[in-house]
Amino acid sequence: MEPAASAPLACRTPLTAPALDDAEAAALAAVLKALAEPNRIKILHRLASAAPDGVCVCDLTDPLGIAQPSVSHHLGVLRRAGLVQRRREASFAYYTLVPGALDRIAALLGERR
Amino acid sequence: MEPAASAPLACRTPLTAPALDDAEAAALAAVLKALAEPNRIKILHRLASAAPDGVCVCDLTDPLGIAQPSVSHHLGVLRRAGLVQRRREASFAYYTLVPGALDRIAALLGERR
DNA sequence: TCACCGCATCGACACCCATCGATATCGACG
DNA sequence: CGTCGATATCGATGGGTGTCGATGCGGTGA
Repeated sequence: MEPAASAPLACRTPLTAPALDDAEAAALAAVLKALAEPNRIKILHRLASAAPDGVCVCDLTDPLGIAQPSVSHHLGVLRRAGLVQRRREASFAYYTLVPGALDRIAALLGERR
Repeated sequence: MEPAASAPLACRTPLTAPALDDAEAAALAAVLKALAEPNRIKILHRLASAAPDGVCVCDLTDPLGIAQPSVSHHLGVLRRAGLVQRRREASFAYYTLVPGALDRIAALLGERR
């Protein structure tokens, strides 16, 4: 894959933009990958329409219909993606949305018009 | 998992919203899943900053650094997700963004504030 | 102090998916 | 009509991930 061939040539694109950085594409994909799961979308939706002091894990298990370890797993994914944050209190863990996180992603998507 | 236990009870959330429909969450997740891949993000970015008559597959293969079947695969995923459209001309295939598709997703994400 | 509860982690398992080479299809061109 | 070039599809393969039960950890309350 180095002899440079003879250039296929037939269709060509002006190629205005510099192709988008590898790391940038990977980073955006990583956040979107965290979003691209039905249960995680439900979690975010619930966090968005919940009290500002957050929701604890036990209140998510029943509505989602999955086991508690799975809920913890999804919350961990969302947290590592910077979409939610955890506040520990006693033996409980209250999760809240990271303010503006979803908006930043939405802006990135709409930006490329 | 049916004796209804005795209600764990300890933390409770007001629970304002009706939990977001299953099908709705799955649909949104499906579109986001199509987006959540570095090469597909690069493809969309290139399509966004390309001539309005579209880009053919051969012009995507080299910049992405993956084999042609893989490019076709990614384009198929994006097409089935309703994000891009194909225009066949001779033996070439010109891909373009579906107008407003990304904006609709961005709006859905920003909506849940 | 001890039993219980909320949550996270671990190990296993099943499934999905990105990638590739090989091959099929389809149109252009000689 | 046969060849070639551009795409799509197929089958195989390796890595990633959602799910669960079991277990560990820390804090509460009797």
